[in-house]
Amino acid sequence: MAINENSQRSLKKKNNHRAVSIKDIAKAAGVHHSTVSRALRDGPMVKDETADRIREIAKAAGFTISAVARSLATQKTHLIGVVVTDITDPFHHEIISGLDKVAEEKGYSVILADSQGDPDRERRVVRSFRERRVDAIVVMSSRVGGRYTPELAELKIPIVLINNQLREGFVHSVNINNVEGAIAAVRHLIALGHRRIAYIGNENPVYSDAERLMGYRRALEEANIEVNQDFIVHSEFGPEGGIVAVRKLLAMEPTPTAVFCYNDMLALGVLKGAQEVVRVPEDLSVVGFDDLFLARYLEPALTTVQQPMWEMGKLVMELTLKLLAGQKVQRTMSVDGKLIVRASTAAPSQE
Amino acid sequence: MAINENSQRSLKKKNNHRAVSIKDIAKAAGVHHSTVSRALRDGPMVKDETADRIREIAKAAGFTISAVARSLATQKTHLIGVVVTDITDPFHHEIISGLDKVAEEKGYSVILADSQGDPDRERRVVRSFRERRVDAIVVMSSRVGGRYTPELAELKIPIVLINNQLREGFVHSVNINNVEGAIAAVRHLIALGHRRIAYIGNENPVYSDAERLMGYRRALEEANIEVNQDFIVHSEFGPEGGIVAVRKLLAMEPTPTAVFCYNDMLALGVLKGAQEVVRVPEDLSVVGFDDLFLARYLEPALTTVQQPMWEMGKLVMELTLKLLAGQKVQRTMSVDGKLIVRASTAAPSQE
DNA sequence: CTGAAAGCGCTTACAG
DNA sequence: CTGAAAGCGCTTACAG
Repeated sequence: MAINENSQRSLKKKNNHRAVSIKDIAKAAGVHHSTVSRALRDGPMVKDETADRIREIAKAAGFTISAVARSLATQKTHLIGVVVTDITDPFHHEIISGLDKVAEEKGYSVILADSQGDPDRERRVVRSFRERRVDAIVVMSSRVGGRYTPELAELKIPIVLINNQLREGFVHSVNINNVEGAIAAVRHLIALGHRRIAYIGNENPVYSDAERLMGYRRALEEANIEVNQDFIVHSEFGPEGGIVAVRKLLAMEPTPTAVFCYNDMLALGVLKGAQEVVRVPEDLSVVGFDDLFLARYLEPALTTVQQPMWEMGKLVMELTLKLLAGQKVQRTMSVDGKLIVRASTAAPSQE
Repeated sequence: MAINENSQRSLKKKNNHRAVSIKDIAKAAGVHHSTVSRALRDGPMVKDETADRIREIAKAAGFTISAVARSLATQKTHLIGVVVTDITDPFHHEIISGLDKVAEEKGYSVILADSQGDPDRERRVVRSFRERRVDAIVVMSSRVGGRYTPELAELKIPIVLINNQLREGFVHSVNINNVEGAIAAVRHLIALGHRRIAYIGNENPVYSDAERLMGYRRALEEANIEVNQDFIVHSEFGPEGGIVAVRKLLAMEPTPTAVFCYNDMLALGVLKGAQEVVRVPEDLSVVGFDDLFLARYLEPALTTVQQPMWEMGKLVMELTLKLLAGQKVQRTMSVDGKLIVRASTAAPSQE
């Protein structure tokens, strides 16, 4: 006790702006600062007694070790850079949540940057991540082109992509199984009795769109339904695009009786646009992709292909940390979606 | 040219894991590393010629300055820690987007942590921010109690809160004007002819709920409508809570003809739950708060009080950077919401 | 088990 | 305009 109090007293406050350092603690404890360093990371052999004393003093002084100094010394920051094209897209949130949870548990922090789909900003983000010496980078974006590949390639730190169309050899990636998901969705519609089924895609040239479209085609083909090119429309990303697209489809003759959408955001607009003129699902069945949290609350509740987003986020971070630990992991993992049938799909009404 | 090539050549690669440093560049350029440091930050007087040469060499060598070393030397990290209670709550996204945009423009990075509403995790997050020596912390959460106030208080770095109920003296905050927003919402219902108006609140004991409830009361009082305590229900946060609450209300006798919800997430459930038994807005008008992006796409589109979230995010970051620049700013700022009338509200039907 | 030294990669007075 | 030195706050062989 007496010792402790003395120690605290001798810990004279430095000029405002200097946080208390390991050396201050060392002085107070009457040991070398390297000993303090050891004691604080419990690990390396330090006599229990000294270690305890040091820890007490440190605690009393409100000492928090400097991660920046440690990073400089160890050449590791325990920082994971995460690039998102648009943090406003609900698709990303659960993934980030999953990522962040695992990171936090393992003592890593996530540094987030929203590129807003702007290639210049993306460049700056990657540059900033480099300067900050992040240990690894996760890229989450279905929209971005391969444009900044070169910057990423130079980095020689682990890069992990989620549902990305960058599929070069140098990166690791986790992807949803788009083809199978789309097949499940369209088979469901066919099983309900639909023959005139449309696809509303993402006009951005992304693999995920091509793959979901491919699944759509396969499902139709296996049911011997001819693919009608007019029923394949691509529109601007987001709900507004869905509204525009469904209006176009409903103006056709004959009209489709069902539509499979690239994702839920599009389906959100489709539902809205369709219900201005017809009933869903009586006149038009609608299927989405993703299963955003809101899907179940829509009117009617949306049938969709669920992506296990939270799990994907966890998976990606686990994979990233394994890479950091030098473990070998497979370059590409794919996870399966799951069709969730709700109220937005039904048998076509007899005409 | 020749010089340049020679320089590059003399830049011998070090052992894999060491990035090229300012000293490597200095050696290649035949100058002291302090000169390189100056040249790279253009500012401090260096002969243009030398500066250019240094920059060329640095570029050719793929040099990126180490923010961690710089941080250690300058005692600034240009890192802003952002704590969110639940990154999955759509309310936060646009705010983060606004925050991030401003931060990025000013050379700051955002380090994000999701506390999941778990006080322990929140503690760890704050501790981690401390260790990383973030320059400032932004706390975004309407749910968290004052529990970690002490940790934050010790930090002696700027703390800025958004819509938070922590309203101690030591922090700065930006808040939506809850009372006025709620008054606008309820006045709108009254103007439509409603007299039996219910309030569905957030069961978590937060200021924002108390304030919106107060606005609700005031609006009723100014119209000489007696407040019916049965019409004030508090439920679990989120859409499910809204479903439960509206069922309860619709089982009353007489039933309310309109309901003002604490926020859009609750309203989302209310819309869903209500439409299982009555028509909206014919039998029940519904008003939300926030104007999440999805509000306009609901069926019927949701009347709600819009919070300028993106602007609030920007505002908060601007305020934070001002604090960092040592400028004086007011402790508290409040921004006004704006009633957006859509299809979920109408005059009560004659009974 | 502990100390002393060197090093991580920058910045910044201080001289010249 | 440039160099040399000291310092930021840690870690980690190397001795003892």
